Amino acid sequence: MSNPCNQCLARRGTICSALDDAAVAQLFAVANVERHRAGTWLVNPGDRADDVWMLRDGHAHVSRITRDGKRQILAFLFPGDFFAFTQEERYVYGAYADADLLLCRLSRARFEAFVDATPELDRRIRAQLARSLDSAQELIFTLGRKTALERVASFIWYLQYRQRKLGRSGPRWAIPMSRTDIADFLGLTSESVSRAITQLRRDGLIDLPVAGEVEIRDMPRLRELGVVIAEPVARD
Amino acid sequence: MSNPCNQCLARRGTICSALDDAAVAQLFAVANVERHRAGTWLVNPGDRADDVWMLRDGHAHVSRITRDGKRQILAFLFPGDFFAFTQEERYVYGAYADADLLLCRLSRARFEAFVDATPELDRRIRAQLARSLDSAQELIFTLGRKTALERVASFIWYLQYRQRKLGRSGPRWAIPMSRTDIADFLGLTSESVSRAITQLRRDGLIDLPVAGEVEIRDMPRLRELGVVIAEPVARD
DNA sequence: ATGGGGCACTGATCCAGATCAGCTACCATC
DNA sequence: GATGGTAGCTGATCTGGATCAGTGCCCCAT
Repeated sequence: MSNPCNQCLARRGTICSALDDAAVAQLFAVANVERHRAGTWLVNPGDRADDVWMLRDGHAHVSRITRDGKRQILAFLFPGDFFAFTQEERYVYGAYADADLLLCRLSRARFEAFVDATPELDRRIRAQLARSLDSAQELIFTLGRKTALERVASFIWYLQYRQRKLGRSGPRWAIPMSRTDIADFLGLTSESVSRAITQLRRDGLIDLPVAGEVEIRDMPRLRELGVVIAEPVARD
Repeated sequence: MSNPCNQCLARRGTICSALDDAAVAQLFAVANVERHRAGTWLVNPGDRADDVWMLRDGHAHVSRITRDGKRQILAFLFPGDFFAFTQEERYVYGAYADADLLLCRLSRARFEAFVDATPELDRRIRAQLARSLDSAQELIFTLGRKTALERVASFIWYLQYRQRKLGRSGPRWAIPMSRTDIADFLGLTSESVSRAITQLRRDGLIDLPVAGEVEIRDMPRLRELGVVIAEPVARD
C-alpha cells in the first residue's frame, strides 16, 4: 500500500486510531476485505447502492461529473472513513482510488444487522455521518460565498488543522493531491488555484520550500483570510 | 401555526408522515416541546452544541454568514426534519424561523440514551442523516459546477420532485421562499435568480400564472437543463 | 383613497475567474 | 544524456454573474 497514515487527511475529527478500536476490529472480521489499484473506480454512478464501505489504507475521493465533463469532488477519503451511505437506490456519484487501496465492503443488510447488534459501533457510525455532514456544510459555505483566494487559504488552513489534529506539530508538510484535484474540490480551475497559491506566497502567508510541500508562515493572517465567518457572540 | 404541511418542502425522502410513527411519537413524549415566532433565531453560531432538535410544524433554514454580511443557506428545514447533529463543540451555523414554529428539543445525552434504547428510531436517525448528506452533496455539485440558469432550473425541478414525493400531482404550486432566500441557497444574487426565472419563462419551460406560484410547462427540457450529470452506464 | 415600504424585475456597467495559449521544470524511459 | 510527457505556473483575453441604479406593483396602515 503506497500511502501510509502519514499522508492522512481524514475528515475533521476522523482519526486513524479509530482502527484500533475493538468494535471496529469486529466489523473488519465480518466484512469482505478488498484491494483496488490506484486509478480505478470503486463505485460508479448508476450502480445499485447495495453496499457500505470503509477505507482501511490509501486515499480516494468521491466525485460527480457533468455531461460536458466538468468534475466536482464531493469529499476526499482517508483511512478510517466510511462512505456510500446514500439513501438513493443507486449511487449518483463515483468513488475513485487515488492510491492503491485496502477496504472493507459490507452489504447494506448485513451492515444494518451488525450495527443494530453493536451499540458502540452504532454511536460511532452516527458520529461519522454527522462529521461528514459538518464537512459537507463547510464545503457548501466555501463554494457558495468565498472568493478564489479565500477558498485556497481555507483549504490550506484545513490541511494544517488536520495535521495538528493528527498530532503532527510541524508547520510544513506534503500536499497529497494535485492542483486539478484541489480545483475540482474548490469549484475553481487549476489555473486559479495556481494563481492563488502564488499570491499567498508573494504576500508571505505561506511558502513552498520544495515542490509538493507547504509551510505556513503567517498563521493568523491565513486564518483571517480563509475562515471568513462572522465572529459569533459566544453565548452559552 | 402559519404553515401547515401543504407547503412542505422537506428534504428528498423526508416525508411528513414520519410524524405518525410510534417511535417518533415516543420521542415527542420525552422531548421539550417549544414554540418560536417567525423571524427569530433558534440557534446562534457560537452557541454550545448541546441539543438536538426536530421540527414539527412551520419552516426554517440553516445558514452561515460571513464577516462582510454574505449569507449562505445550507438547508431548508420542514416538518419531520431533525437538525443540529454537529460533532463540533459549538454550532458554526445559525437556524432561523421562517414561520412560527413548533419543535422538539432534546439534550444530546438524553437523545443518545433514548436512541440507543430504541433500535427502530435509531435506524430512522441514521437514514435521516444519510439523506441530509445526500442533499448536501447535491448542493455541493450545484454550487461547484452549474451555471446560474442550471441552478435555478434544478431548484425548480427539485421543488417539483418534492411535490410529487409528497403525493401532490399538480404541475403548479406555491414557492415557499423569497428570491433572496433562493439566491442565498444557490450561491447567487436575487437579481440573477430573477433573470434566470424570466429566461425560463421566455423559453417556455415554466410559467408564473400568479405571483408566488410556478407551473412547469416543459418537464423534459427543465430536467435536461437542471440535472446536468453524465448519464451513467447502469451496471448492476 | 392615499402614502409608504418591501419585493420582484430589468437595464447598464464592472470585474473575478474562466478560457486560451504558451513556457518551464521535472520526471521516466530508452 | 537525449526525448517525450505531464504538472505547475503565468500572461492575455473573454464572459457570466455581481453590482449599482432604477421602475412598477402589491399590500398594509393611516
